[in-house]
Amino acid sequence: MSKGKFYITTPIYYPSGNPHIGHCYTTVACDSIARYKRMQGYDVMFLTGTDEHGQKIEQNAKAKGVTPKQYVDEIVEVFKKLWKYMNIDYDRYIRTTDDYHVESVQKIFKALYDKGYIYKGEYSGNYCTPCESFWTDSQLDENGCCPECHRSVKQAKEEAYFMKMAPFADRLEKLLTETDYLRPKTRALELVNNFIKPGLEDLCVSRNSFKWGIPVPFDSDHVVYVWVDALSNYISALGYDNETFDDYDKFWPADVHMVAKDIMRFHAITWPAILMALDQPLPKHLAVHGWITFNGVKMSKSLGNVVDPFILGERYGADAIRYHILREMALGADSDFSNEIMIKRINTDLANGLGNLVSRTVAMVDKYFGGTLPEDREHGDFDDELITEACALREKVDEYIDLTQINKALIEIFSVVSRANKYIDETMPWVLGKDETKKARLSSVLYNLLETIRIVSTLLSAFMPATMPKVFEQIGASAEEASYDNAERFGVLPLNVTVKKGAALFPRIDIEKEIDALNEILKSSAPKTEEKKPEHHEGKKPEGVAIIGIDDFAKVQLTTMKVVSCENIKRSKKLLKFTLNDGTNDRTVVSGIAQYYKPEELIGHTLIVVSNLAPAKLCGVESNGMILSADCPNGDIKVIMVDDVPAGSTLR
RNA sequence: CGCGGAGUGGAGCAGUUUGGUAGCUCGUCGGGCUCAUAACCCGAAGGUCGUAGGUUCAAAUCCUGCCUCCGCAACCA
Repeated sequence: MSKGKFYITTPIYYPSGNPHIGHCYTTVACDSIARYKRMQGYDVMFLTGTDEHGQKIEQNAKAKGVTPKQYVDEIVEVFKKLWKYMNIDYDRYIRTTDDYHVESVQKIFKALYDKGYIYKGEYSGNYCTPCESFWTDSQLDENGCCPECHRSVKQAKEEAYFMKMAPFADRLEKLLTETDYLRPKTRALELVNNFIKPGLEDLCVSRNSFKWGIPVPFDSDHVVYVWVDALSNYISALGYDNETFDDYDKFWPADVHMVAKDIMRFHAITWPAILMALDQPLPKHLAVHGWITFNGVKMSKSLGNVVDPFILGERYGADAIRYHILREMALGADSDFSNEIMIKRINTDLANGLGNLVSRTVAMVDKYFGGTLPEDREHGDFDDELITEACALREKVDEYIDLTQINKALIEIFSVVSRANKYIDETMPWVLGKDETKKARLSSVLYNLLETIRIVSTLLSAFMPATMPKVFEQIGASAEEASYDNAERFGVLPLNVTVKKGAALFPRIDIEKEIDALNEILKSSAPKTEEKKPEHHEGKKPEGVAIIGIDDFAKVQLTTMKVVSCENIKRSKKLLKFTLNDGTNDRTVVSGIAQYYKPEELIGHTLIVVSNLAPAKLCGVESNGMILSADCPNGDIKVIMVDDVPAGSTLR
């Protein structure tokens, strides 16, 4: 019997590289919630997928000498393989290259146009003529040149379609501040102050500078740009404006969209605006989580700290990884992922706590009763407290799941595990076992433990779906007995239950050995470059760097200059303003190294400057050149100083 | 003065809405137990709750200033 519907989504990931632990987190979290709701009796739709269009994919494919479709096909397989490996039980997997999605997006685009929300305008940005490409500021290489060919870019305009955002500003502000759409709500003000109050910019919804996308239905020079294409997946996958599926009326609006904080803005503002424009209901909740950092630093392959979920899963099991990331990640906050934290967590909670509880309980049933409990019972001290806590657990977990606070749900569950371990010490079954007259009491104690384990593992089966069936087998619980409905009842297992001793559920890990081993693995797999950034479309640096000729190098004029003065630029944390002298003239240069140097540290030193760089304005200050500095492997930035070279020297 | 968040025992956090003996997890130290995956249970040490004032019988909690860190925006020529 269904309690109603429940629709939950992950973002559709951008397959410009292989999936990593960040993708894993969102997907595992959604999967756990979906499983839990299914267990509760909801009719669940859990959607994930991949966002496969865009310039970046087009380029990556070109670099590999394959078509964009071939390129994404290959990576999508890796995603699907990972989801299988992590026991992700999605109901539907959408690819934005699927026909039905293309159909929906074209109809949606047309509808928005017909309603007058989309108009034709001009997009301006950095344009590289040889590559025929526009680049955002953050895509430009370190010299502010085209990331593809490393030639200079110019400001240019192209025709593009835009969607009006202003009509939705008031409703969006209310959505963010007056409803509990955004979770955690603490970020609402940030969005309202930064984007809505200053006036929403219209959204660029088409491009004609690249081809790999869904054609605008009434203007074949254009393809639909990321937002309308990607965000629409949440409804096209249900059959909105297409004939392939027919679940829209049943499942929309979504109950939860879960995303990482880097795409919060698009889900908090852009997506609701599109839905408003279409006159469709808005999703109920947007759950925003932080990034998984590694030893405090954002993950990046160039830093050699990317965590490969396949490697971790291989060593500790998919469920242990699932548990760790679900337990560590609080809604909204970043969470640090280090090998040490992970192993400690697995040892403490899973091996010492739950695994050992099951092991010692089953072992005692075996040892004292040959594996089958006698039916005699004797109630005793401590029983009621344990039973009450165990029976109250389900309701607490229910509440936290509805608030998308999985970590808190897990904390509740494991506090019952602790309670059970304590109960063993309180009741001292090994003492009871030596006294023939205490058999009934001993039987009760062990039965209470089995029942508590049954309840705990039933509730945990949404989070660790591979391991919990093993627990049920060990404690002799049938599928029916280990059901959600029975998770708030005590006394479900038969009085004469038979247990079956099995292997350790979560073997204890030797921390030091493991950390050494993992470091070895990292070392051997680190040298690969390729920056990564989860589910994001902009801001990517190209893999590798093109080989240039001597002529290209000759274009760059490097000159030594002495720092005459240096000061912070107000209203900027990163910028320093320099006055530099090349022996005859002064010039002003701005450099983004304020976090690494104090102004006075640099005065008087001689630095190397790219002296023929086109001027640019930064925070209102015109900069004429660029100071060379080194990005050190540890993340530091060091300015190159050449104090023994006279100012005004030319480098070659 | 762009906007917002946070500073609590060694680490990570809760408590702040509705002032009233400062709590949890990990770590450390001591003890207990032996059913169990050297696991489990108990106890102890350790905090002037960023800082300076203010309100109050009473402030981690309310108010004001300052310092530091983080996020967003801006931006890293």
